[in-house]
Amino acid sequence: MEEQQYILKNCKSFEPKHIFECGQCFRWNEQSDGSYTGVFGNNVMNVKKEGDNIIFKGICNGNIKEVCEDYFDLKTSYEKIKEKLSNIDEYLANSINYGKGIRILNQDLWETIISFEISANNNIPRIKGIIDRICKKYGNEITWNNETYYTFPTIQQLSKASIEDLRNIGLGFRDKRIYDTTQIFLTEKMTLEELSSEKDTEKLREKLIQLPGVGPKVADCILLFSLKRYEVFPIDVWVRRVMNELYIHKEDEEKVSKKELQKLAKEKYENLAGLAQQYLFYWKREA
DNA sequence: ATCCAGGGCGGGT
DNA sequence: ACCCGCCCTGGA
Repeated sequence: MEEQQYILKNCKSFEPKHIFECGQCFRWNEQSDGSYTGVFGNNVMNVKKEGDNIIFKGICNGNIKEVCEDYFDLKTSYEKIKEKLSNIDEYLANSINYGKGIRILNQDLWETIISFEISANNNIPRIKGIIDRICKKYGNEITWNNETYYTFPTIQQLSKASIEDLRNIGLGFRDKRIYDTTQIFLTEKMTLEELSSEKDTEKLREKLIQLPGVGPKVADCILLFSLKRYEVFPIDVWVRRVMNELYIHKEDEEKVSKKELQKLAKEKYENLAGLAQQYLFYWKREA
């Protein structure tokens, strides 16, 4: 395939570092020039910011502009979102200023389900390593600029992995969860189509939680990062920490219940809680 | 060495 | 409904 290029001009809410390091994705890596290279779908792409321009370069199946508009959520006005959230309180305004270039990617559902099952009680470097090895072993090879990249395996491709294979890749106790989830989709006990066509967010969450390895937190990540539910508020240790510091002030943050946090997030951030979570998370982790 | 990292699960009250 | 211990692994 031919390399394509697309230049996005004057985009105020687009910082590669913010987008790729706010915790939503695992397959983008920083290059020596500060740009990021990653694989999504059957595309390999490099994203570089030069001044106010964003330069997308890579091999796409389809028109690169359309591919980028979809994946990078370019039709959504983050200016409006940020303005609305910034007015809620000073803390949020500060965190938004810190991560002003964040955008929520439109990620593949299957990849997101598996990736966040892997994230359970795990750290980011190890999650990335595991996913890399899975792609290398079960995905398709793509060559670009004399480098080899691998797509995320399809359901059929990943179904070739036994529990033992997965254990050897380093999945640990998550091996059976990934295997069982793959079998569920392979045998169509559940389908990606029925998930992406479900309109009711609560019903959707219930369906996701039926999957082995998907609990409340992982379900919320899938809802936010792939199914475009901006109102859900995934609570991990960092979010619990930052919410306690800003609003609750308990000595022991462990004692802050998830229920309490969900209620607070809904009251304060309403239908943009997921976006608020991203700005707060990124700020707390990086600053 | 012990602990922890972007939780989930199963078995208790 | 909450609560708790356990679960692989590897880096600090």
